[in-house]
Amino acid sequence: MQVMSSGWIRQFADLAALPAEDQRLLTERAVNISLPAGTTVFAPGKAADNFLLVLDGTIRVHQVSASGREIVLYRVSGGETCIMTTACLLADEAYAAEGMTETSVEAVAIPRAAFEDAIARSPGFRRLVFSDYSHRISDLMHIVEEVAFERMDKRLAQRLVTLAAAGDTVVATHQELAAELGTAREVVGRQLKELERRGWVAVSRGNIAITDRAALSSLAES
Amino acid sequence: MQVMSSGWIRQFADLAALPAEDQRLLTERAVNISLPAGTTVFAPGKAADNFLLVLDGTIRVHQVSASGREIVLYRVSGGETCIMTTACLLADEAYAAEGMTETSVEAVAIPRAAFEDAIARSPGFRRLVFSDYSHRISDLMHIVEEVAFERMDKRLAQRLVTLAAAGDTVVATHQELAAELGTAREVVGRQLKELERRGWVAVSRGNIAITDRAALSSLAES
DNA sequence: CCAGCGTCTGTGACTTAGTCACGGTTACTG
DNA sequence: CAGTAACCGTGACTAAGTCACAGACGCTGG
Repeated sequence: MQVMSSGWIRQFADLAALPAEDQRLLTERAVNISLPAGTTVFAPGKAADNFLLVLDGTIRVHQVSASGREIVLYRVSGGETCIMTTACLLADEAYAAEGMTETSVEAVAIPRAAFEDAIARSPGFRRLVFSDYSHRISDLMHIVEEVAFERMDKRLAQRLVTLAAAGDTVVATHQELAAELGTAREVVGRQLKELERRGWVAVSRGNIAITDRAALSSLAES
Repeated sequence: MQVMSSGWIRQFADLAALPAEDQRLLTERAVNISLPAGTTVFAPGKAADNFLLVLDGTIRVHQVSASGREIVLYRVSGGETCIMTTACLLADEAYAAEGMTETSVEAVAIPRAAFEDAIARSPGFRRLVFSDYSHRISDLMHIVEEVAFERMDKRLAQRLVTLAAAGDTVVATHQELAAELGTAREVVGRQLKELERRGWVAVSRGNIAITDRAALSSLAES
């Protein structure tokens, strides 16, 4: 876990534009971290003491209800900061959400003191942190809107379309899709059956193949 | 609308503790604002260009769906900052939420430039802004959790208990309560009828009287 | 006083979503 | 290749949201 101060900072447009000395401020005290997939990055009750910048891979942030249901709030991917840890650092607030690596993750950890220095000194760094905050708030408001007002079939279609960004199949169990949307497995199963009946997807174990992306998309945007 | 630099800063513990010159930084360029009840403070598409500190009164931040349903996200009250405007300033992001004064509101507006100076110079000011951000994120996550996972009767009981913080009656129409919770008027009506049947509330036009606060609270915390 | 009007509330029938308790199927592993 | 754990399907039920009404209440102008 050696610091490779030269490379990572380039992934952050705001940071790469900083004066060299501000960059040093960060890189000198940063530590590279590698996490395997499935690692819990933070969880209710665990206070963080490092600021995290994700270089590669994604962290899924989700909430778990008392009854065991789950809902994904957002994902942190390459080039983004993890506001949950930020918030812990800045406001000493503990959150009810849980963060887990979805893939293996390369990240940079910046200790609290260095983080506060950087915030104080570097306008570019502040911009980075604030804009991530704002982006997450925007994400959360979007989720509230969806959960409160949108129909399940539409929401499922949305997720299928975005999760199949690359090819045209989504590798996920019904349970996992239910956790994305904050609903129950049976509901996802029934919705998928209906989508299949219409010929828009083909469902097999752990796998949904999109067979009519246009139709799905139009449902997603209705 | 004259600046009364001496008074308002005391309402913010973090700011009152600042060095005098940092305080001056803010007070010199701040402008006092009075808004009557029912004023739209921000709305989708309107970019703010002032940082807002609420001195007195409350601003209700809510979302409106395409079908006209509403849900209250949080309230900004005396001593708090309005992160929606903050976010607009810091990240140039436009939000889908709407802010409206619920009572008449006294606030302080700080122009963008002064705001950025204060962020750069004053650790206490940064703490104020960040902790408000974190608090809102916490609020939003709480709402996601409630909307996604909690039962309507429990959520209604919660709202009634908190809205009747002062006395033991809530002055609100069914429609207004529905907007609090992001549901439909009829649903609120039926839930209230059930609560009334159990003898926990007494419903009259535009008014709900709590007759068994203990029972309501225990439902709210179930 | 009361007619008229706008707001607020109640209701029944229906659709959609979530819950519960199963049982069946599939893939992997010892 | 039997056993097992994960995955999926199903029916019956409850909870919530939608729709189209119909009353009821409270206020204002004549």
